[in-house]
Amino acid sequence: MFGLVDCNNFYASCERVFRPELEGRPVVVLSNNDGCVIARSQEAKALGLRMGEPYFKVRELVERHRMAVCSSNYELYGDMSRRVMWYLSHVAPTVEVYSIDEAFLDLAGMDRWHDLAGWAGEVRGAVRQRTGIPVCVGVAPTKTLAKLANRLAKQGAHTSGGPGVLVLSDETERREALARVAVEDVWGVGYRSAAKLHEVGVRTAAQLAGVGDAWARKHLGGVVGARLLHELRGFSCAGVVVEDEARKSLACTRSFGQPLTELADLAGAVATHVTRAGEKLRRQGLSARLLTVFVETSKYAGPPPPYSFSAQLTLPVATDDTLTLGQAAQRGLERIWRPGRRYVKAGVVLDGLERAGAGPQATLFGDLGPPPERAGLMRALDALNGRYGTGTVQVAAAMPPPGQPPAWVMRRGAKSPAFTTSWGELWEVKC
DNA sequence: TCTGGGGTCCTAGGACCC
DNA sequence: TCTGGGGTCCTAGGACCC
Repeated sequence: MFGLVDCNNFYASCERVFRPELEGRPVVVLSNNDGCVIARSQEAKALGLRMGEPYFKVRELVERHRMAVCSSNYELYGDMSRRVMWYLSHVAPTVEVYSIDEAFLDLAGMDRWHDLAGWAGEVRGAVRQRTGIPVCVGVAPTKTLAKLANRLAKQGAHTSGGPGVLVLSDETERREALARVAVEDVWGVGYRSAAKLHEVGVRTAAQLAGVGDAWARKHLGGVVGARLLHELRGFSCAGVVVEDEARKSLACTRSFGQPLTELADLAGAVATHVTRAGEKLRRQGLSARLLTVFVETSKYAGPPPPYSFSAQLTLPVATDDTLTLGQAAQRGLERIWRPGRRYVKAGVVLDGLERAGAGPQATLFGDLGPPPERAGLMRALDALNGRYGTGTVQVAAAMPPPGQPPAWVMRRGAKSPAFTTSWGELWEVKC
């Protein structure tokens, strides 16, 4: 059996933990640049606010109902997430941190010793008590069914174990659950697949489980579709994977606060992203061999597409050196930049990740990575920025002209303090 | 006027290798 | 005229997830 623990309205719930005055009020959390709605409290959902909606389109609705608006505060959410996951890692033998707000638990064999519904209810209560975050728990024989059970639990369905918990332990429960979920709400069915399914009259998860394997292979992405069907029928095709360090890629991308046209400004933004990417690499003990730099014009501002331009560079050896990565990124940027375009976003993606520290490797033509002393420089850089704050020491390319704010900085009008991760912003309790 | 960021997996064709 | 079988790597794009 698998358990899926999923935090309710996670970002909005995080904001509420330290701002209890938001309890009972509709709360909205915005993406970077205060661009889109990315989280809503239950009250905000009930008022018809939709996920992913651009803020400028719903501002009127938000103000009319006096909703509380928060710019996203990823330091806070990341820290709250770690607290939840740390607790979960003590209640199940294997835990897969699937995203910032949910985790799969491997419950193999546990149903012999536990009343799973009662157990899940206790886990739910303990997470709330220890972290302040409300969660729901779905339990079922496959991951896909656990997701589905969780969704129903969020809507109020439950068996024993109390509200917020749904266990699908037998065939009857499985069938009933499938019949109650719309096909577009099944994990793995996106809007394109949903459209195809609607065309052939498939509306519910139960009907999806009944379509032919051949049809699924043809129209739902080959083996991906076939696996999906199996999982819905109760045959597990995917185990819980312990968060492996073998991540495949790593990206740092941002939209700008305003469109940029000048190469120098874009170069500054790209250098900033490379700096962050380098820090991430070193923190995780990885090196990258492939670097992609991309810039985008607006995909909404009418013709002409294309709006995305990228260059991929293969480095002679895998590296975690910010300066080496930065030089490659600048070369790539010069290749794709064109005058007269209004760019709204830039980013750096690193692929071909390897464990760092295997030592420098010579290539056929004698290319080595950066000189050995460079590793010391990077360590010093990380130490200074860790101690005195991000951006204390930067590469010159990532800095704006003296006396000017960076042209690419993003908007964050309503950010809450880093209550749990910054000494200067700790929560104060007055007695 | 204003539309996020970071991932995964899969497919398919071409170049190239033995 | 008849032209194998099994790989890897790279690029690009599609679909999906939170």
